[in-house]
Amino acid sequence: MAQERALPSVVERMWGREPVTRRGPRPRLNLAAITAAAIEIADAEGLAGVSMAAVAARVGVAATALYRYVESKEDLLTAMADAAAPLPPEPEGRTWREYLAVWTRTHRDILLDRPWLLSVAGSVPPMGPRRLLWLDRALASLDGTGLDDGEKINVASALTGYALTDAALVHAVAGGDPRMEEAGIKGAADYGEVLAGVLDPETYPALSAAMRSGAMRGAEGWMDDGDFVFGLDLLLDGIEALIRRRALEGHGGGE
Amino acid sequence: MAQERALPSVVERMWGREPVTRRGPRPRLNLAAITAAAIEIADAEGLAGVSMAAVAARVGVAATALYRYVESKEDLLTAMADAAAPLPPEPEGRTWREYLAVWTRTHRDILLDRPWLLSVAGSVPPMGPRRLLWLDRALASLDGTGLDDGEKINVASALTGYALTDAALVHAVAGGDPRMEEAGIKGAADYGEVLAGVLDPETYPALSAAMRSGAMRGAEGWMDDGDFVFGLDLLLDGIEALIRRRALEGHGGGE
DNA sequence: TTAAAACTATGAACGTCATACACAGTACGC
DNA sequence: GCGTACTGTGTATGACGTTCATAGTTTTAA
Repeated sequence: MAQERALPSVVERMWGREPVTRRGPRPRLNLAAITAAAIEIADAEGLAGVSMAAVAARVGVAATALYRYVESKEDLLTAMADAAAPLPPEPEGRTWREYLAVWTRTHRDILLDRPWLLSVAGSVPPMGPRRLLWLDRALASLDGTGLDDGEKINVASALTGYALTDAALVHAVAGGDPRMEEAGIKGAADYGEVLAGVLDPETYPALSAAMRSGAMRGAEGWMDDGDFVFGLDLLLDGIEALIRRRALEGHGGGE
Repeated sequence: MAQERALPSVVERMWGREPVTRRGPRPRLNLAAITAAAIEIADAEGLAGVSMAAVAARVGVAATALYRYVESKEDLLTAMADAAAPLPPEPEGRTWREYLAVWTRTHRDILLDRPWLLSVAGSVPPMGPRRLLWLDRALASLDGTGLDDGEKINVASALTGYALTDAALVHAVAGGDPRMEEAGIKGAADYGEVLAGVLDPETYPALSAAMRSGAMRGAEGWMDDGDFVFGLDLLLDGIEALIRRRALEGHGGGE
C-alpha cells in the first residue's frame, strides 16, 4: 500500500513547496508574503487585528483571494508561528549549558516581544523550517553528553516549555490583561497586595502567609530577570545531574 | 488617598462576592451556574461550542442576559479556567518531592482531560479560589525546606508551566489537530517519519539524525508517560539540589 | 396602600468576521 | 487560435459578540 502520509498542505507551503502550476495566470502572492503581512499586523495591533480582510488589504487583494494559499485562518496562524521565529543563536564554542541558557532566554525574549505568539505557539507541534532549526541547534548542543536522541528531545521540550510559560506569566502579570489595569493592578506588587486582602488564612495558610510577608514586593519582586534565571537553573541543574549519571553508567550503547 | 486597587469584577464574583442588591427582581442566575453550563459545553464540544448564545440557552435565558453577570466573553473564560480546577491532592504525609510529583501529574492530567483549558489557562494570572488553592498546597509542601517564599512561588510556577506545556505537546501530537489526521499523521511515530523525509541533513544535522534513528518510533516512543516523568524528574532534581544548597548555606534568615 | 426607584431579562438590531460559490479574466499547451 | 486550468473578485450567508431601549418585577419610602 502506498504511504498515505504527507504534510498538511500549509506545512508543505511553509517549506517553500508551493504547488507547481503550468496553466493560468501567475499567482500574485505566495504564503511567505501573506504570512509576513499578517505578522506585521499582529505586531502592531495584536492578534485581534489579524482578520482575513485586514491581511488581504495589506497585500493588496480581496479577502477571499487568500484562500488560494491557505485553507483556513488556522493555517495562516500556523504559518505565522513558524515565520515569526528568527534564527537560533550560534553555538560559538559554548558548552551545552551555556548554549542552552542563551537558547532558552532568547526564546523567551522573542515571546515577550511578540505576545501574540503566546496564543499560537502552544497549539501545534513544530513542523516548520524555523522552529525545527531551533530544535536542531538544541539537540546539536547536547552532542557528546551521552544522552540518547529521545532524551535530547525531551530536554529541548522542557526548555521550550519553560520559555513559553515564563513569558506567559510575565506578560499576564505585567499588563497583559486590560482588566487588571482597570482594577488598578499594575504589576506583581499590586497583585500580591490585592491577593493578601482576599485570602482567608485558614483555607490558604501558606499562600496568604507568603503574600503578607511581601514575597511579591520590592526590588527583588516577582517576575524580574532573577526569577527567570532561577527556574532556568532548576532545569539546567536537573539536566546536568542526568548527564553526570549517564556518564557514570558507562558509555556503551546499553539499553 | 484611598486605595484604588480592587479585583476585576469577574474575579470578585468568582470569590462568591456577588453584588448585594436590595431593589428589583431576584437574579435568576449567578456566575457559578453560568460557568458550570459553559464548562459542560466545553467538555462536550470544545471551546468552539462555547458561544454566549449556547451558554445562555443551556441555563435558560436569552443570550444578552449573561451580560448582567459578566462584562464580556473573556470574563466568562476566566471564570471557567478557575472553576474547572478540582481540589488539589491531599498531602497525606508525603515528602515535598512525592507531593509535588503527584501535584504536577494531577495538574497535567486535568489539562489532558479538558484540552480547552490549554487555550485559556496561560492567558491570565491565577486569581480565583480554586487555582490559588493549588498554589497554596504547593507552597505548603515546601515548608521546612529552607526556601524563602519567593523561591517557593518560583518552584510552583515552574511546575505549573511544565504541566501545561507537557499537556499541550501530548495533545498536539496525539490528535489535537484535525489537519494532522487528514494528512495521515496519527501519532508521534508518523510525525517523526514525515519529518525525516523533509529535513535536509545539511541544515538540520542533529535533528534529521535523530529522526532517522527512530527516536520517535516504537514502544519507547515520544510522549508516553515515561517522557513526562523524565522531564518532571529534571525539575525535581534541580529543586532538590537547590534545597540542599540552602541547607548547607546555614539556616539563618540571611540573604 | 400607593408611588417611585432600582434592578432584571428580553428582543431587535448592528457590525464584524470567516468562508462558500459562481464568475470573469489570464496564461499556457496543443 | 482554441480549450483548459488556474487566479483574483464580488456577492452572499450564517454565526457571533455586544449595545440599547423597553417591559416587567420587586423593594423602599411615603
